[in-house]
Amino acid sequence: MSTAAATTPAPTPLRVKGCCNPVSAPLPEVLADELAATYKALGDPTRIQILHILATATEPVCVCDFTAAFDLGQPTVSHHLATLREAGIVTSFKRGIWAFYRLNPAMSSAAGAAVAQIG
Amino acid sequence: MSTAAATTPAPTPLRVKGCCNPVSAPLPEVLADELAATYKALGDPTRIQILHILATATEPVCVCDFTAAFDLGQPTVSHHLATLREAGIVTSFKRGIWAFYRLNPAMSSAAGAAVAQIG
DNA sequence: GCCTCCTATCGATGAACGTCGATTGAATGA
DNA sequence: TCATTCAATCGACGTTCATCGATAGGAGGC
Repeated sequence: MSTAAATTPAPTPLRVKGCCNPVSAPLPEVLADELAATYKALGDPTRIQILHILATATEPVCVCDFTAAFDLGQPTVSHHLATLREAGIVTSFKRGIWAFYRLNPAMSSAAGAAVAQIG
Repeated sequence: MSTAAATTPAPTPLRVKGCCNPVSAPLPEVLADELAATYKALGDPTRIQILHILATATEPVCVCDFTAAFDLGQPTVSHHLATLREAGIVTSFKRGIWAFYRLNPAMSSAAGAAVAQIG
């Protein structure tokens, strides 16, 4: 770098460009990550179907109902449910032998808006 | 039991299970795929930031503004913009040397609800 | 106590994704 | 015409994801 530019402050030396404009402040990184994580959890057709079932159900839904509804192995369904649970979109509890899932009433507003579209 | 039950034709012979209930009809596969594709396109922090910029901008935004805003290479930014464009969430046009992006006014309602959360 | 049933977890595999450097294509200005 | 600039595409690489089979953990029923 020849230190040359050192002397000249160069008011707007470059800037040949005629289009660049300032842009709004970015979202806080944590917020962008949270939104992206929420939408990533929604970015699978099977999980969309799971949420459709939950959004139209009046009671918690047993895992066995999901495994019966999809042409997928039981571990795969369990994995999708875990993904939604870790994203805070659904919650689960056990009753006897069975595990039940329902929509998380405390899900984020972004997730809520998405579920409203799905249901 | 007194075998008395023997005479009874076993009201629910099989179905040892006590939880499985019918489940709502699935979403049409095409619809589930479309929703999943939309949310998958939204499932990346950089693309969330891109949409935040577009949602808060009053005019179309030049690609050079995006490349300046992110600590990513130009091909990577171009790739993210292409992903959003192929998902129907943004549209682009060229003016002279520059390419501009804006929100697609015809985006799906699911995408619109998501952008409303981001903006 | 043992056996059965249901669900979660583990390990593996193939596909898809995010990122980069290099290149190409298009439009401008000298 | 030629050099310059901007953006899209290509090829490659490492990571993440969806799926499966096998296994483990837990709760009831006999």
